[in-house]
Amino acid sequence: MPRQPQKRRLETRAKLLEVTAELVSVHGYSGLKVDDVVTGAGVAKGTLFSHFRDKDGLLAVLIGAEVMRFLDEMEAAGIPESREMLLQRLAPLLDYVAGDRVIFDLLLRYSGSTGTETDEVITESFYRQIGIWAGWIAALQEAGEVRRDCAPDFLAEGIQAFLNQVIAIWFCMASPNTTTPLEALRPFLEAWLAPPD
Amino acid sequence: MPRQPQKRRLETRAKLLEVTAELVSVHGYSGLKVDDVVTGAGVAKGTLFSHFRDKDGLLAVLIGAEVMRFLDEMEAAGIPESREMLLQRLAPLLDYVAGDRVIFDLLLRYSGSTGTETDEVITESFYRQIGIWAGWIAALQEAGEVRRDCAPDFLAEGIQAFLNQVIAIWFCMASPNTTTPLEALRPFLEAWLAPPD
DNA sequence: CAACTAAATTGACCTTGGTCAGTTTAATGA
DNA sequence: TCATTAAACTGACCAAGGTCAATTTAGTTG
Repeated sequence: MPRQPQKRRLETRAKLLEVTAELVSVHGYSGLKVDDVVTGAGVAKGTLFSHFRDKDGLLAVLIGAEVMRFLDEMEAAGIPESREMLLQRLAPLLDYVAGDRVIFDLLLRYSGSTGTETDEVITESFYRQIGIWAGWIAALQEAGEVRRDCAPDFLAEGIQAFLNQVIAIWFCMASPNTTTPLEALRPFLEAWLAPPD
Repeated sequence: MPRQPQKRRLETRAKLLEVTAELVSVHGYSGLKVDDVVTGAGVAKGTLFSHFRDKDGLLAVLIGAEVMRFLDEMEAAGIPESREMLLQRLAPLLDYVAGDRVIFDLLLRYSGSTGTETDEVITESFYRQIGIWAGWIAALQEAGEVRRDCAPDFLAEGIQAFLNQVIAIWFCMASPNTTTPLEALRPFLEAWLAPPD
């Protein structure tokens, strides 16, 4: 039974992503045309849609990889020792997601869909983020910085949903009081991660 | 100079909305086809797009009208006398917006666009909501229920953005602890509308 | 009423994301 | 080397939202 060609497929996929990244950086996401991608990659349109569920799925992979890079940095920075440090760690990721409406909308759509529909890279980055938050929260609970009446996993899931969703606040609240997403989100994050009574 | 035919146009618009409401109630929003709407209304496709910016703009008008109905009810209930009452007043509106992912996504898109792009009905309902919140918050500040270090208008705008945006939390947090949008949002709303120290 | 003209509408056409039955490619076993 | 067959790819085709130059409708004026 013939098996595992694979190599050619992986090359095609890589080429598609490469061309996509290039075109997005020039024309932005809404200016990205599937036809241009397949032309640039030298494949047929059907090939693209055999690799990615839809146009969004294509960009989702790029964004997922980008988010992974942020997570690398965050983990490299070590476990935060205070709530304030935790919030500060979030800043780069928040800025990134809030920096482009398209990215935010895309994450919004994907995080709302069920696991099977979501692209693997996005799913992975979600779970990894949740793991990181949970570890940090557990450490902060140990240190008496965060209330202990909720399991770290639960809080982490909430924060994860929160981060991927709520940056919309910032898009709407063009208030002089909030110049960064983190500032806009701070009161809510602090409420969630309240210190023990 | 010939002027103000108007009447025919208003009739056309009303017919389009009527057919749209009917079709949406049967097929849902994503199942709604512009072609079906214009066929049902007995007009050409171009006519629809001269009345509404795009397909979303069409539904936005219907949703705006619906939101107005909620606001009528809220105002009829009078000024709340406690933070808890304020939160309870929000429940029906929250349930409505959170009840249909499409409605939420649409509000998200529209509230993010600039005033001129946004349909008049949506814009109106936003301003009206902000006015209502501001009035309520001012009353609660008077009563010593809410912190006084923020102007009611500012808090109201924040809440408005919040309500239209943050229900996404609920879509993602399918936690047994939060069975309604209001429960999911409560900690955040309470943080925002904190009592005076 | 007839001419005039802005408002309103038309519908052929376009763009673009997405599909799928059919074709090509290449790993495997004899 | 050659037959086999699953993997990979193709591209004609479709669906559906959106455009706009051309046309029709109907107030207004003389």
